[in-house]
Amino acid sequence: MKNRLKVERAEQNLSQADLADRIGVSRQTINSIETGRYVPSTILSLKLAQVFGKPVEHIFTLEATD
Amino acid sequence: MKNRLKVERAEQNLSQADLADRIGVSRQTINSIETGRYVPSTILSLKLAQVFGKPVEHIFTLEATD
DNA sequence: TATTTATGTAAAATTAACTTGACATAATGG
DNA sequence: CCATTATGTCAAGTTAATTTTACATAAATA
Repeated sequence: MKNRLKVERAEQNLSQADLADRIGVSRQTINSIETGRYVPSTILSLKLAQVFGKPVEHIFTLEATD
Repeated sequence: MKNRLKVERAEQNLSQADLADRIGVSRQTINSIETGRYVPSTILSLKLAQVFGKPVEHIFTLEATD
């Protein structure tokens, strides 16, 4: 699964820590999702989508291998 | 988090087992998501959304307590 | 230069997702 | 009736998500 978190954060000028605070997870969780170390829960991706005002599908996309 | 899986399945006339086969998880996994026993991964919700041809947000919605 | 901010990562611990196998029940079709 | 299908759930096991603590490094800034 690919993600656009880094780009979306840049557009909103949010640090990983800022974003983590907004959705109530640790900074490392955001970093790990962003760098593809693990897949967030649907609750998390809905919250992230909400923060950026965009659909989940815009931020996370399945790849061929999924 | 609420979900509309039961309704979406009914519209497509899919059993829990059918749906499970389509996205490559066990029947119990679908049942557990549907009955709210656990929250699916984002990969799973993207696949479910894909099967029903609707956005993730249409199928899963955050509640006040999330 | 010293310090603060942002990021990446790692290890240990806990919780949650998911699987397999199994059993129960209700509804339906032969 | 009997068999099948659909659903709900449970228990045990494995894997993955998430937290906390911690350390390293690069960039920005006082």
